[in-house]
Amino acid sequence: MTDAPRRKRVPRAEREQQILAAAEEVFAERGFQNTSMDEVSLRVGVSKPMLYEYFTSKEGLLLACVARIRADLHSATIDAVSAAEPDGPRAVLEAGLEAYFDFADRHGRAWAVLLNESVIVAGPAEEAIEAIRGQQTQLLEDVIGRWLPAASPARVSILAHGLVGAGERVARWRLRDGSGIGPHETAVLLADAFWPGFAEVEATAKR
Amino acid sequence: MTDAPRRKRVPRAEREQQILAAAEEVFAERGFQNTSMDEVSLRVGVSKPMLYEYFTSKEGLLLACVARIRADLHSATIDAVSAAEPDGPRAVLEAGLEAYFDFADRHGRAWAVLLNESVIVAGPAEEAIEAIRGQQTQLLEDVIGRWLPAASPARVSILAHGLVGAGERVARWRLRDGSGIGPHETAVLLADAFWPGFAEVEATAKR
DNA sequence: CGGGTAGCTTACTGAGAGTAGGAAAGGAAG
DNA sequence: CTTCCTTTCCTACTCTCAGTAAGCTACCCG
Repeated sequence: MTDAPRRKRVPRAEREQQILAAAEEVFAERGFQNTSMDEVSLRVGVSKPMLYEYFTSKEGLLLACVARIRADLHSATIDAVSAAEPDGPRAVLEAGLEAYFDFADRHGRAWAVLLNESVIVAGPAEEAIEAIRGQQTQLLEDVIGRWLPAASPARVSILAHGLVGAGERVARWRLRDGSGIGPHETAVLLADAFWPGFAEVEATAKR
Repeated sequence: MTDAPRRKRVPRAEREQQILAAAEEVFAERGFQNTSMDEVSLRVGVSKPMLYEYFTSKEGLLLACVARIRADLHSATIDAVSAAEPDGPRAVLEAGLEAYFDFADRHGRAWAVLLNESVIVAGPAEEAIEAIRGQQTQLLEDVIGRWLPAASPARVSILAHGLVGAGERVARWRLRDGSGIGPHETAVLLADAFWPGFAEVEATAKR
């Protein structure tokens, strides 16, 4: 076996993707804290300074991972939601939740580490992560605001943040104890819990 | 100024409390990642090996902080909930939520770091933190199970976890953008969103 | 006034984040 | 093919910080 070209140069964009993939893997396995940059670099087959060249710091690397997976989630949700739009708001709610639980299922621990438990940090990284999470909530606030034009901004915000939080915790529970309830059933059950609350808000909208 | 007795020995239990207080402070200011044990020990006025003597590791120290603040929250919630018990389930829900938001207000960033964002780690510490969080959910599952004896375990779990998650995210939102909505109003708004869902579940309990 | 122990310290080791400074692959131009 | 330049990449460090070894000392009890 000609043991292959010893060193191959790879264009930046591609290398970045390789690094992100490896990092996501290791973060998911070990958690942020217990992941060493040496291990990531080893797994990519590249030396440590490259990681710093491309991502500036360990936190930067984490952040890039979070941004990428969030973006995937975001577009998966948008697809599901807009496909359900013609069937009315209740269907939208269910579809959105189902897309979320499905995504969590497919990404397993990576989802848990990168999207929830993740960080720890204070300072800029925390801000950045909250901002990325904000996209999700923003999307929801838009949708809810469209259904319930009479509701006060505070009500809309509370519904949106509450729903996001509920989704996160329920998904987490599924990952841990996740008795055999599928994404669809889970979505229906959670929608059952929330949906009448939306209607109620609508009915009592003027306080 | 007789600059006071140079060194005073302090019994273990008391020292532990001092350390926990200082650690909570620093974790809240800087986050777990950016806190050094040296800084904590400096702030207590004791040397680093003491921290390890009493708490075994940095994670151990974090864990002890989490356990303590969780215990406070737990008893505050129980007090509020049992006081509201005679007024019926809806009052219990509101009282519980209000106690939670109130607690979050009083503890500010410490609440955020220690009870939500915190974790970070994988392995035993993650388990331990999830277990502590589990008390909260367990409490809720008990209460909900008592109201809705006909609901399936999965429904009860989803309601409990969903409610916990909703509470966490809404509290977090209040901490950040927290437009002037007080704990009580917030609790009422969130209860509005959830309560009819509980009733609905009851009505359709047999699927 | 010895001893015993609980509380305490100084002074280290080792792991891992982050960096300095340079090598060399590969393409473009002569 | 040779020279030059850019981009990719590496070896070999520094420095901070979690965690430890090896005791010292204040205080209590006889």
